[in-house]
Amino acid sequence: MKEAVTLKQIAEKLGISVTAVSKALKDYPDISKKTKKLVRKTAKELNYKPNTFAVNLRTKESKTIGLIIPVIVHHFFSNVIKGIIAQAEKKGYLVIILQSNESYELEKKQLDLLMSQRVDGIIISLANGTSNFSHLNDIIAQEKPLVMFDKIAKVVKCSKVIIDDRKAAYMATQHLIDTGCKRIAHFRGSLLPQNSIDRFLGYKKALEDNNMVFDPALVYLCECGDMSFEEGQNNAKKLLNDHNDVDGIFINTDLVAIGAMTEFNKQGIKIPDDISIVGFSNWFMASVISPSLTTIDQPGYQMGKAAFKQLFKEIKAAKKNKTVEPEVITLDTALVKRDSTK
Amino acid sequence: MKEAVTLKQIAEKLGISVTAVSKALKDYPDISKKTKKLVRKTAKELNYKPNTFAVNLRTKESKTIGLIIPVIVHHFFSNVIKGIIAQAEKKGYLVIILQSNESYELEKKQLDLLMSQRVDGIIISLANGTSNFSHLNDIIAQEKPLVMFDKIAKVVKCSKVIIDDRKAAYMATQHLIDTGCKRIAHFRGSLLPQNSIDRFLGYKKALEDNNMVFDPALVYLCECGDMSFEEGQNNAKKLLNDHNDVDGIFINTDLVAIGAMTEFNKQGIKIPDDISIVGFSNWFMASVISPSLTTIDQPGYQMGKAAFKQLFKEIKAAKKNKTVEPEVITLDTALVKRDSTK
DNA sequence: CTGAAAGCGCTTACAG
DNA sequence: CTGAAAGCGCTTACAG
Repeated sequence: MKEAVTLKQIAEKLGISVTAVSKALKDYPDISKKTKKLVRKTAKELNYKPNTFAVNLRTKESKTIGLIIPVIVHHFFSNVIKGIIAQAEKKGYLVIILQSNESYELEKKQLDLLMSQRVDGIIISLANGTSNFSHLNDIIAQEKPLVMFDKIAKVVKCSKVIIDDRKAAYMATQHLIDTGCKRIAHFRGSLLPQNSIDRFLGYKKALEDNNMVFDPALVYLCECGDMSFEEGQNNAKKLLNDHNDVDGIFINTDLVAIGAMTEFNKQGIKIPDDISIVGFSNWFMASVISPSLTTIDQPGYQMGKAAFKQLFKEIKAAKKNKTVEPEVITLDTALVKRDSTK
Repeated sequence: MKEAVTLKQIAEKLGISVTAVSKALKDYPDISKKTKKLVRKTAKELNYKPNTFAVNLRTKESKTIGLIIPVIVHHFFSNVIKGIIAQAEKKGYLVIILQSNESYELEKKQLDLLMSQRVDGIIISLANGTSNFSHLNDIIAQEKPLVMFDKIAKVVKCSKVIIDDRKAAYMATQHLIDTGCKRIAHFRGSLLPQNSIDRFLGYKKALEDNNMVFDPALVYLCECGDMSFEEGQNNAKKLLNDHNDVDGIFINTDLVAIGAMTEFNKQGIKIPDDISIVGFSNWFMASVISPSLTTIDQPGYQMGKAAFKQLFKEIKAAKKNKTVEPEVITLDTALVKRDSTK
């Protein structure tokens, strides 16, 4: 690798001090215009780039943040990533991305890695496997800015960017009820993540508020752990076997919903005539399959932006040794009505 | 933010020199076992983490690489990202990701940003808007390891990880011919990227080798610039209007193919009876829609892994001031036969 | 086996 | 307006 140009080289070339060069480039008021002009010209000619390693060491900040995400290959998360990166770039921050693969052990290791790297702050969406939060509390104890989004832990005292999963699920279920469904099933995710729990609770509450019987047998867990297309197919098969009186399903994730719809289509079950379906997330495929899928719009890009904005606020505060009260930012969701419901 | 523990603090606590502490932690042979044990114990107790900023400044490497990608929210690219991150993590490298949004200007700026950040190497897939390559040649001139993948520039002298687009497109087209198609159209991407060109050439060659007429009117450009679902719908509509004798289409990308299929389904055109379709990339939705889509499998995850491996090789060589002959790594593709062809 | 010292490339308080 | 000097936290050649 070629050796990079340093302040010293510019200083020697111009016969002035390193101090003067440094100050000139940073536009300090106590440097003459003439010197500034000269220094800038020379720096440009030599293609001078400040050595970030040295700058970081002095300023104790890296202008870099870390992002830990359960899975990258996922429309919602890749939208969040895009939002975070876009916002970070605006503020001159770079983003290091790690994937926890839904594993608690990996998540812990990666958090450690980011701390070693001395990123200025961390944004994280928890792995499904995470039920112990001491690794997160450690970060907070070290006063490193930390923002959680989507898959959060309510008990951890840091800022969070979420949607109101319970309310959204309530809306989805209410829509099924409003369009005439009498017996409504729910495909929920795995047991742990807070948002699966909240969506389940929203579903249950909607039934209760409408004086409908809540039947635990109609709640299908995601056994394999990842919310996949196959999961939707399998649950749809089981449902047809065990409860063919069901006329509506609220499904945790569009991908699973599409899996289920594929199975229903295959078996000649008519959507929405025989069964109405509401998904969750508003993946673009939802508008595209046949019939198009009624779903809850989950604003991934906005969540990414909001998460970085909050982190940035906290990084600035931390620089001044101020602490910020953790904020919970709840973004709006909307029901997108399409053809999978009446 | 809490102040981090330094070597000096450990040294003072133990009443030995900073040098001894540093060497003990790095397991230098000239330190007594007793001292090493003591130092390690203390470091652990104090939760010592080396200050990367200082280490980077001394060692002149950051153990960080940069990745510039046209779009993140895209199944192929997010798979590549996953492959790169996984492989990088194995070797102790972190990955900074930037999105060029298919813009040449942004790509240039971001390359500059990564150079300023002094990443150890860069992996890039070019924006569609990039037709001038001086920003890439600058990187190479500075002897910074650089690997391109998928959307590459043939004239830039650096290592590349690609598939044989021409061969794959040939395979796809040959399959249409073998299954009885007589008049075969092609939906190609935008004009510029090398892989659109190569896929087009493969298509053309297959026709010629089979003594079929190549009709430029049957080649549909992607006007809007992004290869989208709507693009597929629009081109399908046009095709039905202008050339309803076409009985096979080779489509540049699965997403576009699925758009086209949706349009054909809507208009009552039977796939594959009226029109056979072959896509490109083997997005998981290809196996899931109805009818399932015959396509070319493009190994994104593998490409990511291979790209990092090559970059790692070049980073190691650069450290020893050796130069590496650029390598072109071509990964295998395969035709995945499904129900959209006979 | 141990440690004093130089140096990586910056920034900035201080003196002039 | 300018510059000498200290220091950020490491690593490592060198001396003992």
